[in-house]
Amino acid sequence: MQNNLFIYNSLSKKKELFKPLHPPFVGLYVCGPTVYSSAHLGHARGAIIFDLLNRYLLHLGYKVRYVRNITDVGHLEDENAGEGEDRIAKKARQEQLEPMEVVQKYLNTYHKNLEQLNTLPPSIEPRASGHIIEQQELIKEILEKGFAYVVNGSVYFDVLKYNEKYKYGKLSGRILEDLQSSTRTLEGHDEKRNSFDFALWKKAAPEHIMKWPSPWSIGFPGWHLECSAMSVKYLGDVFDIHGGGLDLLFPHHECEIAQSTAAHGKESVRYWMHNNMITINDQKMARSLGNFITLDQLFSGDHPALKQAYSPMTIRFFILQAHYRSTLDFSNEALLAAEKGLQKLMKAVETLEKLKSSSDASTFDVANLKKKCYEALDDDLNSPILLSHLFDGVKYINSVFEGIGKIDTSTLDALKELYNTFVFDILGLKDESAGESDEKLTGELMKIIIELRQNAKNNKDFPTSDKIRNELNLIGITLKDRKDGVDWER
RNA sequence: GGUCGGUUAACCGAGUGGCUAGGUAGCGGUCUGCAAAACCGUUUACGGCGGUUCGAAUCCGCCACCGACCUCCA
Repeated sequence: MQNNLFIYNSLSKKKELFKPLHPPFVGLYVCGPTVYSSAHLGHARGAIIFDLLNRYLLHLGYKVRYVRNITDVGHLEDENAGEGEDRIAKKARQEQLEPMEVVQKYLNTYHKNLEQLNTLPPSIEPRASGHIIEQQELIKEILEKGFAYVVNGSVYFDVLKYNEKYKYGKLSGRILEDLQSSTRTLEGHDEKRNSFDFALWKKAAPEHIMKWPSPWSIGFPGWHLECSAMSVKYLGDVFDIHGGGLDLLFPHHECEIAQSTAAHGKESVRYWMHNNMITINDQKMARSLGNFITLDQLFSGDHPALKQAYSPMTIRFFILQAHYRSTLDFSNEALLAAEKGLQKLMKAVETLEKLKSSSDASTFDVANLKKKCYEALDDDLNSPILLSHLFDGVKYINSVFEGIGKIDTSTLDALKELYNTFVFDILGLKDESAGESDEKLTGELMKIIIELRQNAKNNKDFPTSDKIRNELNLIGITLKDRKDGVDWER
């Protein structure tokens, strides 16, 4: 199996040709959310970007095992200090729910939102709480290799010791001395030997809700541990791609590298990919900053910052219009522009189905367009360039429809295949035009109304024909007079 | 303070050492009874100052501003 896909590897900071370890199989691991509140626009970006990658790899013929974890335990509010409450436990207390109820509640909306956004589900969606044994086994391995120490029933990773044998900070470019001086100094008695050491296992306080027995104490695993344990379990000691948000690069992914390397003596991940953040007013959208807009709010328009509702496909298109390694700024104007752009694209795809080929030679080079589309994706998933090429084709499709351009049969077939492949299969866009059961009836009714309006027009009764058009407009139906008949849409 | 990244026209957003990115909005035209859609044409750019070069928005240096990470965050 051959491909020409170059992806930017955060580890080497270069675009590298993607060569899977065991073709045709590809192992893809992506960090999923901690499920203690609703998913927002930022979560959508990560999900959509790695969905694009997954879809493209599938299109290229790979058998992708796509693993995306769910963090449902062990994620503390103050990870560095190893203190503070577990996020999920806190929410559980606030909402008077079982921790697993909190998890289920937000996991359900996460799944619903991602389905609305037309992302393909991962092959495996492991949860941290379901892999306590695996995490404990990993801790044991790290302890045996001498890269961790036990204090009062908690286990910490010994970064200094690790750094002697392997280099710590490869991914983030961080240097230990810098960390030592810049990491916040902790008051009182810290169990850690160094401030940059991190917890592998934490002894639970008596009031702590989520806890498990272990050789060291009744407690719970550290946050970074789950990804190391679960990725290796499902994808093997060494696997192809690890993805996640740029904000996870340090410390989360750096710690993951340290854990896996310490345990297995080699690095697990061959390509690290990081998507950039969504910004709002030039600031990162984040739960902790309180400036986020949830996906449900976007879809319903129910948020003070929103001028209207935006459909899931509008959101998807908006995200695909920017390169995944750039920040993307949220605004109503940008979203509105995306909505219009998407409409234009989807309408052209519909138009394509109505096109009639002629015996004249085509005035457009589809093979060249196809080549450019692949080149765009191969260049580190450059979806904005891909879209710009697809819009070149849109212009041509419309010009043929208007009788300006010419198209022959083979070109028409090639163009249909190209748009089906790239728009639906790879970019994962879909037609959102509503309702099926009522659709037929509406179509029949519209036929009658259009005929009545035509009669009025024939009789030069324009007040009547205008009234029909305007009133239809009010209920969201737009009429369009074309050369050979009347189109309508809502 | 340390590390990294960004600054592109009205807005969003690609990209490249010399050739129109694209979408949205605007303007002029075709079409239309009018409008919408579509098509054709078109106006605003590459933060500032130097340098390298025949040529730089694109490479280098300095400066300014903005952001991310260094707690948790997709």
